[in-house]
Amino acid sequence: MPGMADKGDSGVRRAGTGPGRRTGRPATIKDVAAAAGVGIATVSRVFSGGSVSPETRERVLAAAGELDYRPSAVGRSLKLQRTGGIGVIVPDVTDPFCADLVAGVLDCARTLGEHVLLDAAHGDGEREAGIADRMMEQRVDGIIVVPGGDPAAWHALVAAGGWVVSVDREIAGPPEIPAVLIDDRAGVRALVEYLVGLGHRRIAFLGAAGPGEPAGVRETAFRDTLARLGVPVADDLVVAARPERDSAYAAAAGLLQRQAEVPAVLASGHLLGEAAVLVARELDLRVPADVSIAMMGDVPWAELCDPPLTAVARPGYDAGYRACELLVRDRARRAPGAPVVLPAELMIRGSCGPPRSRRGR
Amino acid sequence: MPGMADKGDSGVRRAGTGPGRRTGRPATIKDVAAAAGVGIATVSRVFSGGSVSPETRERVLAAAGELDYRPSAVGRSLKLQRTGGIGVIVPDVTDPFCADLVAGVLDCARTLGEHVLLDAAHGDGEREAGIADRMMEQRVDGIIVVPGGDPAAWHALVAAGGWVVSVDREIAGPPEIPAVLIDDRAGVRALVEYLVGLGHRRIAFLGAAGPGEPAGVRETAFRDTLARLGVPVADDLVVAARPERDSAYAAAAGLLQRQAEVPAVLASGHLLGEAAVLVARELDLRVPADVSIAMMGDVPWAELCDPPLTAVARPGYDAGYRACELLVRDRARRAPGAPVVLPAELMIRGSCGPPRSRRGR
DNA sequence: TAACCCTATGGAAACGTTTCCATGACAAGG
DNA sequence: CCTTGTCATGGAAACGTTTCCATAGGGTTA
Repeated sequence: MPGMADKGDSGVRRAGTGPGRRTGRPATIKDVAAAAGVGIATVSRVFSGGSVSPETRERVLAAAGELDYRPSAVGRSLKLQRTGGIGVIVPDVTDPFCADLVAGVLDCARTLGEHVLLDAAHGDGEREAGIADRMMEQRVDGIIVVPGGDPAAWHALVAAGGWVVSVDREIAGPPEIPAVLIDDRAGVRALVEYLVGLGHRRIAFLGAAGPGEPAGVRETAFRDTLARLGVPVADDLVVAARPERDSAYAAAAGLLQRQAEVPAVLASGHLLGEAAVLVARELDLRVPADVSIAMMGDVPWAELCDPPLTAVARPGYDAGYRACELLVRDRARRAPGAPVVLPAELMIRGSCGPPRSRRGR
Repeated sequence: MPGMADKGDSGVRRAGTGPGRRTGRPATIKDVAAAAGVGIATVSRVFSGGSVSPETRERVLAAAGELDYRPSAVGRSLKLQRTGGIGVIVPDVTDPFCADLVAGVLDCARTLGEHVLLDAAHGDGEREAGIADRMMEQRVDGIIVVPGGDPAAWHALVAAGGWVVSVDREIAGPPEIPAVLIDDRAGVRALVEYLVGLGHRRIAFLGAAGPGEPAGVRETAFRDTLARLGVPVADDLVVAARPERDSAYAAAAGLLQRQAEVPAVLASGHLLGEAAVLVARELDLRVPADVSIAMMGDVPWAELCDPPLTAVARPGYDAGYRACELLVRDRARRAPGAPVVLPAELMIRGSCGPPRSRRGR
């Protein structure tokens, strides 16, 4: 035989006693049964909580320890038709919001005894569908997704018996798909009201465009709030960028350069906010003296900025936790009902101030 | 029934032919075989790439489409004794380094056709071992871990036939466990040389302490480099914090308050760096005029700081990618060999300058 | 003492795959 | 015409569990 290992491995398996660690195939329930002199049913009962006489249980446990037996989840899953795994699909694990979300799912899953399969779709609908397909093949108990792709793909998936909870974005129905959302509408409204309260009447909106970006709700909230407050929307100050660093930067630069006087910028995402800060610094604009900046999505660096950035905190962790609960626990009651909406919180820091024209007064 | 959905959902199942989506148990290979009038072996061959006559393949595919059959990965895994899953255990998914690492693993896993199980141990050895145990039960093909727990637990796991690659920290051998490390030694050295080159001779070191923290190597590198450069180490300026925000903050505050004159701070982690920046601002110390700050671990906000923070970038993505390759691809050649060491890169920005006493000259 | 119940246990049948092996058809070569 | 080889195909045996059902033994009750 070529590639013969240098030691051990010769006897197919070292049977019997002694703390012999074998490196061969892991022990199966059959091995344990044989070693303990009982039937496999009894071993199974010991490990999955059936009723076994104390002494037998003892013997089985001893044998199992000897062989360091570990029940195979794949055998169990096959029999039980349930894996105890839940799939999570996010656009990008390194995005702070997504990372929070994953952390929330992880914590909740742990309390529910589930494990988590993770993948990132990077905003690519094809890829997202592929990942979901694979997860279905793995027979996950359900999927939590921040969707970016075709609603139809998700409808097909639930039609095929899959369970899905969407987070942060809704999948257009019907059928209704349970969702956990964040109240961006209220967040944007608070921000706009704050800026208007400071005296701003020309507010720029740095929005997100691109595949699967539901920028709509934030921009709509922006316009609506302005309208309600009787402040005209400066359409030339509403620009959109793809959710990448350079696109965000370009958009911010275009905005802040184009208008000699852009007194306030509302960035609809943290990437946009970052771009705005960078561009403002580049252009030697003082914040908030020359320009006020605020953004949707609180991130660690918002506090570290100088001045610290006013932002709307979006509870990613809670959203993930809640989505997981919804998926696993509330599955029994079938009707998805209205989406769960989590509040966003306005964190007022130092990056917004009265507009220049007013400061003089 | 309460909460009845407004449409659809009435017919329990449309049986038989037509594109009727059933919501019952997913179709099995047997169903497809029956529908196509062939044996299950043939269906299996169609899906796992055996040789089948074109027309039969056609028929099988049609039947499969009709039933929207999806091969069960758990059935396959059971037979194949291989799941195609790899486990990833990090201290905290929301930490930027860990998130990068996970992203790297994800990308590599995708190219290798593997999927990823993720969990977070939060620096708790018990928890880490529990997670690893569960992953072994899931029969993952291998585990990638940023270890914080007892080396013995990992040794037991590989003795039991598990495959492990550690990242960022080594698991003390023997047996050797393959590792992907980052050259923090060189990173710290570069940073110290830079600071000394600027004229600093009193450099504070904000280190990490706590369970599983291998702070040793960074602090050692710090002391060694200073020694090599003939600069005395100010022992009272070497402090340690647990890897949490408040502890980091306390340590930084203690350091910067205690010494009226602390000209330079080297933070051994981004949390410590953040704390230093915050404290410096609180104490109205100007950076870098009053105090120079630099840290290990580059994070998005380092560029956003004012001034932008000099830091050593640690390639988390690459480490994750490499670890995954090591785990899955290089498994054949058994000997782990020396750990893979990835270079760290010093990113010089604006947060360090000459010490006060020298600025005058 | 007989009838009975209760508990502990083991056998065996799934669960959904892959793959070895046998079978049958058919073509080519003697 | 018989032999041999090739190819497509199906049957059946794993893979490691859980769980239904049957059985045996011992204790309780009539």
